[in-house]
Amino acid sequence: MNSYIQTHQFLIQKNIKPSVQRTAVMEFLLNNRIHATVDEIYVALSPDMPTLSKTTVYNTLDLLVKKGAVQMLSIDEKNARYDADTSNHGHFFCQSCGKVSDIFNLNPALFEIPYHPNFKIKTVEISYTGICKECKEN
Amino acid sequence: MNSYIQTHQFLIQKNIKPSVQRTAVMEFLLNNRIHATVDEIYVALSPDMPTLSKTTVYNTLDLLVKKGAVQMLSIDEKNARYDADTSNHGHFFCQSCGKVSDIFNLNPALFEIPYHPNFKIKTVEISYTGICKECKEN
DNA sequence: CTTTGTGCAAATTCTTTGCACCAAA
DNA sequence: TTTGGTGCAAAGAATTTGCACAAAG
Repeated sequence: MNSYIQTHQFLIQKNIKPSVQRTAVMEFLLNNRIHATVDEIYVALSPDMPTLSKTTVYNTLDLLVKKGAVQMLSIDEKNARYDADTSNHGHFFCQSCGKVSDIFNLNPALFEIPYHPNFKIKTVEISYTGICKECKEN
Repeated sequence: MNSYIQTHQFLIQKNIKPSVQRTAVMEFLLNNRIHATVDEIYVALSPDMPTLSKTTVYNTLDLLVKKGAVQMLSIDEKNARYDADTSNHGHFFCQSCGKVSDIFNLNPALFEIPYHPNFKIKTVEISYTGICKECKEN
């Protein structure tokens, strides 16, 4: 588990001015690897930060993405999702329940950035969709 | 270029009842490999089909995806995009201009469906983001 | 002071839903 | 005549914007 003070340090390393709100959002993402949506983050933090606004969550996440502290996933067309794990791994989206899961141990070659004369490629996203075990069984 | 009648045949092969609207949407996607959004399709077809509604475009695209005639891309968080090319290729999203481009000739291994005990994986999407040549130069 | 961050409310955009009408089998 | 398809208007949900106030340097 990452503490508030550890997260604070982490933001400074990433060149992000650590406000209370920013630290709380980042800490939540570090400690909850659930590919949270904006709303999930807002709902989770609200009880302890009653004045927190969703606008600030949006602003903060935009900043964290721009600074490379978190990764935005577009796998779920309905909501943007955010992942504090920026290492090479893929994601699975269950079409039935909508849950997003990590897929680790994929061939590292999948994450190599291909050369293309017309594009300066910065990020790679590997997304799988289908049905998860729980949904299959029901 | 695919004609109306060719597209009509194509839908029948795919087990889709070909209405005028469905054929028009499919024909547009076959002939315009621009990863069109719902709105782009609607705006393009409206002049020739004044009574066409966006609801029908949505319904049709859902059906085409379900029948495997087109692929939905989630690379662009803002809008769903649709691609009539269902062969193995990746996509590039320019963060600056928002255009989506094809990336062909990728290693076929990228599109192999990995085995995972908890997931019945059906589709793979390989997405790259960055800046395109045009945007870089400006 | 001056700049930057936060938060409320309103606006915008994309997508879905309910329902009536139309068309095809 | 029954089923499925279409289209309008309204509703819903996610995100963005404008602006005033607060906080930090």
